Formats: sequence, C-alpha cells, structure tokens
Amino acid sequence: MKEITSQQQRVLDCIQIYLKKTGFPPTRADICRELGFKSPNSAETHLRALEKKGFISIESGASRGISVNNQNNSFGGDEYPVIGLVAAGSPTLAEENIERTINCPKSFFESGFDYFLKVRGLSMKDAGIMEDDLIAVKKTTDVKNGDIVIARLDDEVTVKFFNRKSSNIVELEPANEDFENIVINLESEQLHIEGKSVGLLRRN
Amino acid sequence: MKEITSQQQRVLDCIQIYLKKTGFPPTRADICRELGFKSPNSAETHLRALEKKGFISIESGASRGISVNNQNNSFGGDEYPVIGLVAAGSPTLAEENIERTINCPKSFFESGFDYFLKVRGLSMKDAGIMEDDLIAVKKTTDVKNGDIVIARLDDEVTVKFFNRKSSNIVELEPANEDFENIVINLESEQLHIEGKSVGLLRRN
DNA sequence: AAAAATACTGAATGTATGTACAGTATAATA
DNA sequence: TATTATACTGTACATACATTCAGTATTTTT
Repeated sequence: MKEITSQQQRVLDCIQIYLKKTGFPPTRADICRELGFKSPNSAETHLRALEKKGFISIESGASRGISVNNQNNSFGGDEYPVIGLVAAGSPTLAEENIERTINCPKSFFESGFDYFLKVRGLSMKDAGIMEDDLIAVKKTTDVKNGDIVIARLDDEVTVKFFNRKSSNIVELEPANEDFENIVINLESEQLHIEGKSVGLLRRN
Repeated sequence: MKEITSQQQRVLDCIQIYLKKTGFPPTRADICRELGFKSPNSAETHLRALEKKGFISIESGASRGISVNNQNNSFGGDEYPVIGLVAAGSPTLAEENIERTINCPKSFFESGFDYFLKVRGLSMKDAGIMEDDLIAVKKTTDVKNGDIVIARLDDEVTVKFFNRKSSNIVELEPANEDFENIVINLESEQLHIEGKSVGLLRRN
C-alpha cells in the first residue's frame, strides 16, 4: 500500500464519514459538495488514485460503487473484555482481571452488554450455564426477580437467580440442587449487584 | 416495529448480504437478480413496505440509497443463517428453513462454523443446551466419540452426543435422564451426520 | 529538462437507476 | 362484503451518476 497524500486522505475520510452517516457510499458530486470541489472530475481523479494505491475498490459502472478496503474491520464491532478469576477486593473490570477480549457486534445481545464473565463451578447448571461458559453481562442495578444476576458478596463474585423476598431480604438462588440459597439481610450485609446476564456464549 | 413477512425478511437479508459482500447497498435490479424477481417494481414495493415498517430508510432519488436501521452497524462480520424448524425432507440449509441471520465475526467459534441451529426440546439440558439456544454448527462428517453432533434420522434432525460402539453400531446419547439412547445399526438404518456443535449462543 | 503524478475547473454523454403507471392475483382485515 | 396489504409482471421515463475529454497549473520523480 503506497503513500497517501493529504488531499487523498481527506477524500478517504469523507467517504468513511459519509458511509457511517448515510449507510451508503457517496457519489462524485457528494464528495465535491463535502470537500468544496467544483468539478466531479476532481473527485473522480482522487478516487482513481485511491483505487490505484489500494485504499478503495470501485465497481465499474455502478453508482456509489465505492468500497473501502478495510482489512482490519474494527468498524462497528467492539472489543469486549473477558473477566476470569476476580481477585478479591479488586474492581471486577480492573485490568488484571481481563483475560482477553472478544470482538463482537455492539448489540449482539439484545439490550447491549458490557463484558463477558467466565463462569466457575456448576451452581447454575440447571439454567444451562456450565463451567467456562461466558456470560454476557450488562452493568445495571435494575434487576427483577428471576433475573440471573452477577452479585458481589464479601469480595466474592457469584452468579445466581435474583429473588427479592422483602424490602430487606434478598435471596440468591442457584440452579443446582447441590447448592443452597444464599439469604441476605440488607441491613446487616452488603450486597452489590454488578449487573445481570443478557446472554451466553460457549465455545467448544 | 411492525411484523415482517417472510418475503420482506428475504429482501432485508438480501440487502444485508449484498452490503457485506460489496460494501454498498443493492439496486432494485440487484435485488431482483438475487431473489429471482422479474420486475424492479417487485423489489420497489418490498422496499417501501420495509421502510414503512421501520426496518430500512430510503433516501429519495438517490441510487442505492438504502440504509438498514439496525442500530449496530456491524460491519466486518459475516451473516450466518439461523435454522429453525427443519421441514421434513428438505435440506437443512434450504432457504425456507432460514429464520433470519446473525452477524458475527468469522472466527467467533474457534474452528469456524457454518450456521446456527435453534434448539427444540430439552434432550441435551445436562450438557447446558436449553430450548431456543442457538448451536453453532460446523458442517462436517468427521466426528469423534463424545462430540455433540447434529444428525438426521428419517428426515428428523436431532442433536445428541455421538458414540460409535462398533463399525456398524452408533449410539446417539441425550444429556437428560428422561430421554433414552438412540441405537442405530448402520446396516439397516440411515444415519446422516450434518455436522457438529462448536459453540453455543443464548440470548435472554 | 522531460515525464509523471497531483490537483483542480468545466462541459458533455451514455447509462444505471429510481420511480410512477398499468395490470393480475391472493390473503388478511374491517 | 368491501378494503387494504401482500406479491408479483411489464413498460416507460426522467434524472442521478459514472466517466470521458479538454484544459490549466504546481509539484515530484526520473
């Protein structure tokens, strides 16, 4: 890929901004309007130069037939951290807890989400959540009974069903008969809701 | 957002696949070519319906002026079909079996995969596979004992553990004590392995 | 010093494309 | 039962657009 000139960079930026704004590429006239050129041929020659240098491809004859040659498609998709073992006392999203990141579209899980949590143990197995599964977590404290929540109790992070019994009593319920409910009295114990599960990802 | 019809869904999918492939939206004629319509007005009316229902926006007068209204501009990934109910006797990937598509990166599941299969029933619940989960399926006949396979028996598609007992006997084992093993004698019965599970996606 | 690339204006042209109009037919809705 | 939405074919046409040709001027490369 050869060197790009500053004017060609302007044209390339213009194309990408236009694409993001409208969802389709600009015409020669559009580029002229955006960049103040007075002849469509100004855009044309820049496009041909960009094509020659490999930055874009042009479908001959097709209107708006410009596509940007972005091999590293960091557009749209985002990098989401995978949280593994959470060190006691450290904030969940602290860097040392991030095992790696996964690139996936923003709204891959319907309500949007913030990170993946790697599941340890089988306390939620009857809800189809197995060891090493990745739970898509949306950071929120707005949880309803029956939601699968990511909760923090004494620096211990746990995944359970949420069940508010009364204004002061919350039960965290596993989905595995070998485990017992955790009953929390909010007056005497700290319960911090990190978020709730909005999806699950498993890779064999 | 109102209900979408199956034909309108086909058109919407066509637009997104075209976008992914070329980088710009299709013309009416392109859509006709892809879907077998013979009049550009067929595409036009579908586009207007999709616009009315809010799935797309159309820039009046602009060629290829279609933009898809899903908030996530998930460029870079691929569109993977979601296979729901498989009609008896029809090939799994036949168009009428495609419920919709999901955009996700190619290498989202490590060994690559070909489509998502929507799970019916709870026969694999102890393996953490619940109803309506989406199994990432890689088309292959190269399966080992213990693999979770997608198998076809008498036009019925099923997901089970694979276990070859001998050269002629294969057992398909559920992960749910309420279900029983399926024993197949390859000499007298047809067993077609569609592929194997390489991952799982669940959306709450 | 000549050639090639860059950076434009301006006009012209063929065609790619959106879009309206005229039909036909079936299913869903009021 | 009338009406609207869906699902098409087919023709036609104005215009949106790509693209070529003709210039001018500056900078970079050979």
